[in-house]
Amino acid sequence: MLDPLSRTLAALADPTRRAMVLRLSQGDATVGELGAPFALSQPAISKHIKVLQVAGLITQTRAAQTRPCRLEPAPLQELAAFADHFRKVTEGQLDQFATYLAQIEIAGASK
Amino acid sequence: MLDPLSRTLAALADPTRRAMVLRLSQGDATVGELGAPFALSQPAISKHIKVLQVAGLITQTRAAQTRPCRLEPAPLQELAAFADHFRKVTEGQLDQFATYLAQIEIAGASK
DNA sequence: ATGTTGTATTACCCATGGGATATATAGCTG
DNA sequence: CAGCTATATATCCCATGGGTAATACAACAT
Repeated sequence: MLDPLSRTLAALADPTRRAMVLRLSQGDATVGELGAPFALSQPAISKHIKVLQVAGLITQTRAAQTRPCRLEPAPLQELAAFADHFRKVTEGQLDQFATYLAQIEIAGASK
Repeated sequence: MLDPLSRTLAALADPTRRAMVLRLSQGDATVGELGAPFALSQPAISKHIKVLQVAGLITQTRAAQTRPCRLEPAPLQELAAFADHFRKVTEGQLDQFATYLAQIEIAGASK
């Protein structure tokens, strides 16, 4: 059993599943609706949805024969926090680079 | 050949590689330094690093026998942008960028 | 020239992942 | 009830992924 962040990342590492998640970011959708855009067999769609559900990225309810899916924000927030860490770090690097550039400008300003 | 975001996500879906990337966010490190914390064979470490390099997350230079690795910010920024999209959505700010992204993902979902 | 250190490559094993087809289940509708 | 729709499960296939040990290579040191 992998840690949650690994599960989230692995689940999102597939373009089909990312497209599904993006679709769900605009509102709930049934399994059939989620699978419609893809040239995949119905079991393949169900498998992808299962992966998303096991990763905690979506939850499913029942409505008649259909199983509407809803996006769960928590794992994506964890992912955002992870990515944000690097944003801070690289912004720091950019700041250092900016400072470096500024110093060069200042040093060369007495030309 | 997989799209860049899929490669980034797949590369980061492994705890060992995430730890390496986090280590690199504090500064450059050699292959040996990156592998030291793990009870893994040396080829396993090299493989992980290769995955990170192919995903564009790191670049390597040569210094004597050693190959210092440096974190490349671009893929992580792309990842942050992806995660950020959902932050906006869960905050309730629906925008056309969602549709745009979704269409791109669906169109390119042929892995 | 030889050895030593750091890293990459090769060859192999086993588990998992994404796909397919076929079949089963659940719930509606006539 | 029978039949239809939506989805899930079973089974199988093949490719990839993570691990290993053995080996090769590259650069420095003696």
